[in-house]
Amino acid sequence: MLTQKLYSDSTTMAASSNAMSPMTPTYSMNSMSCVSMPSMNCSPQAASFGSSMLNSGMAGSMAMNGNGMSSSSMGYTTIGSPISNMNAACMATPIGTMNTYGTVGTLGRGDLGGGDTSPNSALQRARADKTYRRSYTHAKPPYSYISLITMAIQNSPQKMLTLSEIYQFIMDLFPFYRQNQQRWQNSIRHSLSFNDCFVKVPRTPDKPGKGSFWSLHPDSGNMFENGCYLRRQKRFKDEKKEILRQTHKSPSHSVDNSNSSEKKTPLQHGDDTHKSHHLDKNSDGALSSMLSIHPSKLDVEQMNLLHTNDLNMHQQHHQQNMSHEELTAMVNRCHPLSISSEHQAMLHHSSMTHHLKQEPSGFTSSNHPFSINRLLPAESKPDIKMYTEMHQYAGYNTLSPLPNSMHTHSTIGNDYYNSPLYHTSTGTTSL
DNA sequence: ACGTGTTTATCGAACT
DNA sequence: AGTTCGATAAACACGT
Repeated sequence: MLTQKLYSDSTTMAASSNAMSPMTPTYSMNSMSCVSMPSMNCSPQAASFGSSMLNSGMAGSMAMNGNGMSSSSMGYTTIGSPISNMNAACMATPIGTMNTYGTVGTLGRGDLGGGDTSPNSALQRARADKTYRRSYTHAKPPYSYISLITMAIQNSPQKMLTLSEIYQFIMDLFPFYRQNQQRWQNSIRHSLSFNDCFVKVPRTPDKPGKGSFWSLHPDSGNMFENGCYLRRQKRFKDEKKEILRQTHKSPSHSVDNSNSSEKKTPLQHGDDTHKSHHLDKNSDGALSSMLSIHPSKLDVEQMNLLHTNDLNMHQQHHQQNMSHEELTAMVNRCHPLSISSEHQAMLHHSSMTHHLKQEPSGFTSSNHPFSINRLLPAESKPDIKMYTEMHQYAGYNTLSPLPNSMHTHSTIGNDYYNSPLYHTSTGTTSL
């Protein structure tokens, strides 16, 4: 409760200082509010700044690794305990963030992750300080949950993570999400289930545990085409799943009726907003031609096995009792980041012509101010390029080329809060 | 019991 | 104004 208040304070301050449009007067800073920010903040300055911060973050993460504090049990490396997270922040901060950005060092992760949730501790200390610059460490990052999940999965070596690993990635990267976990984790679960771009990968018998792995749908392409991880330009929709949903929803109706302009009951409307509108009007015609058999003839299992490479692979896996490594290798081969150039070109073309609007400012995935590449290690960073090469043998092209032991999200997360990215998103660049 | 996964519903903001 | 997307809440089922 009290920590919640603390967050409310900081987010409200961020909003007011930014002189932005009215904020929702609630606990959270709606990411939608942030989405509008790039247009006002996408400056080349921020871009170059972000890069330098990234490099410094790398130094911190390497130091962390030297201490052997990384976890090897997860799909990506995590620092683990809040204590070590704090250590990571302390190690990274002196290296990279010497305080152009005010009080991040004093009001940063330690206050968050360390469990000092006293309502007055951090805030009072800060307010007592005349030189206090509002801490926006608690503000909600301007990334949607879909973005965050995508970041996590793409940044994992095997391109798939368990739910808890996704949680951990997000908490490591953004201290904001160490609070009110029930709320946003519910949203994460909802996003995973609701969005077709996320594919559930069953556990293998040799890897028992709770929950499945989550991967990205191989056909989802690059949802964040321009590298901006704020809001997708078009929701990815697995058409076969959609057909299935429509079929089950109204078996007596053909698929073509899904976009009919019939009046809906209020109950239907609620459903409609999240179901039928997912149907891409441009692809309606394609839907009927995609299947040579009537959708109603397909049962759930058949559809699930049919409609993605991932799931086909899973079936193979179960039939042939493949090893987990073999399975993940297959997933990687079908992953958007590792699919053939022809397929990528096709996806790209499809995205540009049917799904995604053109990015007006011409940002690429590497230079967009809200690109994850500014938060996470990127291939273009010279000092980590060798790791890319080292790992090419593995047959996958990870978003972050670092080996497991090199990932240190705490430092990366620190990067975010210290980078102009964060401050542009919260309107603090001029502070 | 708890974590995970699915589904429905509602709301606000951005977009067309 | 209508549509689309994302956030949030909540109920429920299932597996560990």
